[in-house]
Amino acid sequence: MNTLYSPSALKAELNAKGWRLTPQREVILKIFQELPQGNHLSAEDLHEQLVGLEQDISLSTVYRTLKLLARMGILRQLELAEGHKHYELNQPYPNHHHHLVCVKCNKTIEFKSSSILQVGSKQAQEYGYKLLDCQLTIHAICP
Amino acid sequence: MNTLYSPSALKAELNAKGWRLTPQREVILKIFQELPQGNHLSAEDLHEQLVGLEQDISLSTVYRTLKLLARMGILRQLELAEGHKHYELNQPYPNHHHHLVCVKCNKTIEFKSSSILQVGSKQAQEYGYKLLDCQLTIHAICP
DNA sequence: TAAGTATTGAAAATTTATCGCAAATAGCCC
DNA sequence: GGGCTATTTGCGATAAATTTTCAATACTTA
Ligand SMILES: [Mn+2]
Ligand SMILES: [Mn+2]
Ligand SMILES: [Zn+2]
Ligand SMILES: [Zn+2]
Repeated sequence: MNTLYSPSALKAELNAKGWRLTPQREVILKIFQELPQGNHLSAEDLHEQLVGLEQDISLSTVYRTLKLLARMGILRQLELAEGHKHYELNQPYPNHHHHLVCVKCNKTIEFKSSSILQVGSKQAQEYGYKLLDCQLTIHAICP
Repeated sequence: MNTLYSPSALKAELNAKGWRLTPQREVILKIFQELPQGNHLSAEDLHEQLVGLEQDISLSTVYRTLKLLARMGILRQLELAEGHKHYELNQPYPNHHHHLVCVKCNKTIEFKSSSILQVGSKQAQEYGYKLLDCQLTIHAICP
């Protein structure tokens, strides 16, 4: 569980940009923080999970919040399956990781690699880009 | 220019799976083979290019063909921009490469890295997955 | 060349995500 | 706490990308 962002830390970061902490945003972040490592949620997944918790948050707000948190660097947007995005906490080193995905059944395995992180920062630096995230996605077929 | 798949090689590979070589499929592959290195086409891009060449191929067929060629491993599907996919030839080593993408303006730089290819094949092997493609995508902001 | 099946084009449908707007509410000052 | 104001929400409408349906067409193979 990632405890980087307590509700008050989230509030501070939001308010610094003129945005507001709402119960919806707090609950959504909490769900990602309590999500077992290796799980990834789509907007629909998240919305269903909220309905299950009797948290009534509209699908529009789910989409808006996912986009906001990803742009703030709190969540990471992943392309693990066809047709929709998945999200997870954007964890810094040493929890930063990559994904091995089966293109047939979408089964996904996470793995860490400091050398990839090195390649990523070296390339960004070489072209003067400011690094935000680097993801190695391995498309493969599971046994 | 990639000459791995001549029309007859494409035909052989299609027929082996009970599929057929059509003029549409042949033309679409040719466009990718003649595309300058570093260019990436969306379905709409490709369709416009076909109209320019007075090749009358429906948008449905463009989508169907892109999906088919990608599943055959002939094309590579890339997530370089929000909202739509891009495609390029899936070139083996030593032309295999990765992408540094500006999330603000979508400017994309290609780079090669044999160490990433090594990480990719090692991970796939470790879990018994059959490797299809591995792509490092670096999200960053250009200067 | 004829039979049989895969493929195509065109339009409709589906899926994913965004938008407009009125009502609700967080942050702020008193 | 009570009001002020800009932000956020929920809802329905809308947009954009991709897929599907189906009748007509065209590959393959024998
Ligand atoms: Mn993950
Ligand atoms: Mn490329
Ligand atoms: Zn699988
Ligand atoms: Zn840029």
